[in-house]
Amino acid sequence: MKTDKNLTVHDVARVAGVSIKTVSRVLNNDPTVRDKNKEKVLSAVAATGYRPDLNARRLRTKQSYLICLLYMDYASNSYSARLTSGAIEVCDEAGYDLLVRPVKDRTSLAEQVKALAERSNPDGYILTPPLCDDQGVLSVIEAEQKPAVKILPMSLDANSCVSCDIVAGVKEAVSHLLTLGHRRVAIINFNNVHGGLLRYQGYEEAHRDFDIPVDTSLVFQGPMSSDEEYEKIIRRLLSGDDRPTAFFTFNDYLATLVYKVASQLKLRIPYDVSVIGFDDDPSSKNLWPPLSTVHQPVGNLGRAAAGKLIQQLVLHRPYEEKEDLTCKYVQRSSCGPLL
Amino acid sequence: MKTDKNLTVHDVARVAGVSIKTVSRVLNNDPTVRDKNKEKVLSAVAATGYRPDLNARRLRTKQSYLICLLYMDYASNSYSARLTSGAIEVCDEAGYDLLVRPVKDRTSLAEQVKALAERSNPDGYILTPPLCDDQGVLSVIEAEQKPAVKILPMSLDANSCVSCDIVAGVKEAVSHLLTLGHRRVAIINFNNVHGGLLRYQGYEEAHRDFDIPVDTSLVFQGPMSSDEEYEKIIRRLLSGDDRPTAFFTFNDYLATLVYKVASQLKLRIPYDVSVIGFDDDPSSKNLWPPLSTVHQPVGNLGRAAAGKLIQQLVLHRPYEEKEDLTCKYVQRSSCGPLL
DNA sequence: TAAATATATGTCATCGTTGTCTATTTGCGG
DNA sequence: CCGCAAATAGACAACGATGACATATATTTA
Repeated sequence: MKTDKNLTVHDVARVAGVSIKTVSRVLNNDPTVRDKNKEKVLSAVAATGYRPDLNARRLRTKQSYLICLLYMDYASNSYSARLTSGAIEVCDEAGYDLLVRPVKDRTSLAEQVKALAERSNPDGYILTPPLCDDQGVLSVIEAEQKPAVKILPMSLDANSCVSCDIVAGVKEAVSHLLTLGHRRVAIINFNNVHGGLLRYQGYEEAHRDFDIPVDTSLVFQGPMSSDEEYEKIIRRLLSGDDRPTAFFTFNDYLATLVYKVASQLKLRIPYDVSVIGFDDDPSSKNLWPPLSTVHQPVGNLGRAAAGKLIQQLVLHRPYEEKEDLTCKYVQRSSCGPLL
Repeated sequence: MKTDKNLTVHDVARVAGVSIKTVSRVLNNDPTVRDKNKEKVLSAVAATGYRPDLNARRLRTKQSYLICLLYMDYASNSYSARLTSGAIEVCDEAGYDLLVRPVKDRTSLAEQVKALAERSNPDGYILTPPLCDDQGVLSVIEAEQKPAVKILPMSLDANSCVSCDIVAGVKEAVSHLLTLGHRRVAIINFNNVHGGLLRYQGYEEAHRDFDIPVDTSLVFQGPMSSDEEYEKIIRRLLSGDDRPTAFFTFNDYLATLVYKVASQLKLRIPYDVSVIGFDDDPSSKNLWPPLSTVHQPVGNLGRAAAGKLIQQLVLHRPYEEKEDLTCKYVQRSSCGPLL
């Protein structure tokens, strides 16, 4: 096999004894090519080591075959890595490349996206919270007339967003706490993303099922600006007379802060205080005690978002959402019965 | 500003009253354009809202303006996220897009890279351990005649690799343990990546400085296949008669396993056993006690690698490695004096 | 068997940019 | 004010693929 450079359809056509258009057809799976010619072309391709030039194809077809995944660069957990990994799988199969864009600076968001669009011109976008709710970003993408799929946006829209059953997962988790006898369950939440609203809803529904009123003094809807601020709140809660006996947190990361504060206060988990996180970050099972949490199918969210986007880009491509998007409570050892 | 579609150099040339080639020259910073014309072109560009077509440019110039970052998809820590984030910054400035490729399956590596090359045709590659030492991957990239920059490969080569001062960082950390009086310091390591060799070297040098012989029964060079296996080893060490009084681990993730096993055995950190990790993963400061660790400048490694690669791609672009690539010991609360 | 249709293949132009090469303008000394 | 090199601008082709449309071949129909 000679891996020469700059082979074109013309070379392949010559070797195969057909026209360039037939070569093109074979390469694009056009069904109107006779088997005999198809084989001739394929073996010519194999013999020459020809590879179509993606950029020529891009120029002609007006597609970049690029999908942009936009997320806030928190870098503190594996969320983005898991999302990316799922999305790439699907993009790959469909012949798309995934361009990941961590954005750091929340102030110049629209400009950043605009610059990206000008240079890389992605065919579509996957937006994660909280970027999926940023009006500036959305208008830039709209101006580009490119499709976008949002992950858990504030206003759900079946066509252009992907969601998972957070309410059910949280309800299951909090119900477990209530079943264990807990009556003072604190929730440390974000309320500026849809996921936070849904977590609160699950929390509330569990309480309703058990006929337990929600004590608003145990509800923190954040977001706070820093870890320290969260720690302060958790410490205040755990130091009070009537302290909560259990915590549910927006994510596993915040749960580790509960671990930390509890340790500082010499409160033992789960004997003195129970904790449930959210996400099922891979590191959570290595905490001691291993953290009970709600598994969020992050990889599947990425897959589903990419699938939905590609469905819009490649019109004839039917997309059935086959990913499991349920959130399942994962019981480990961080919650115990109320003593 | 009318953001019409499909504007070309011809449109801009017409508006500016110059030839298309002059427009092209202005857009490519060709110095041979008179200021008067340059301004005419620039204002025509602004007036029309013209944006050059990247794919046409790619076709003509034979560059993809794509850099591929290849890494193993462990998804268990923030390493890849931090690396990506650093590399993207540099790529961005230089007008390159970064294509991230988590690879899952170690068996078909070469094929995966080959498929990637065929489709996306990146102009260059950034390789992380252990992929930077995979002969299959390397030969595919070599066959493509594309430059690659390796991060901490087994065989260092100043031209095509980026490294950080792991030995110094580890030495500093282990020396701290020895200063505290520890004489039985276990090391839980990987020996199939260069970073592991360097960690061991730092560990050994620290011992040598203190005139303490290395006890090989405390040295584990892995890699093991699973968390469970690591736990077993740590448990065996900590359960023995003459147990180590301190641990240094390959990364923070493994340090959490020491935390876990220690807790299970009712050993208190740092009173009964001291622990130092490596990486300074953002979550490590939230462990209890906060983990002492060696800060690895992962973002800077990404930046440096991207910088070095782009230097090779854009020949006239000088590159001075300005990133701080030192590994610094970060003392928190997971190690104390030998009691 | 010829005509009509369906199928398969080919020709050529085109996507929007930049490279090559040629034509023009400019600046400057005489 | 001219001539000549240097600087600047332009005309045109080319990158390598696919789209539109024309044509050739196979298949069905009368």
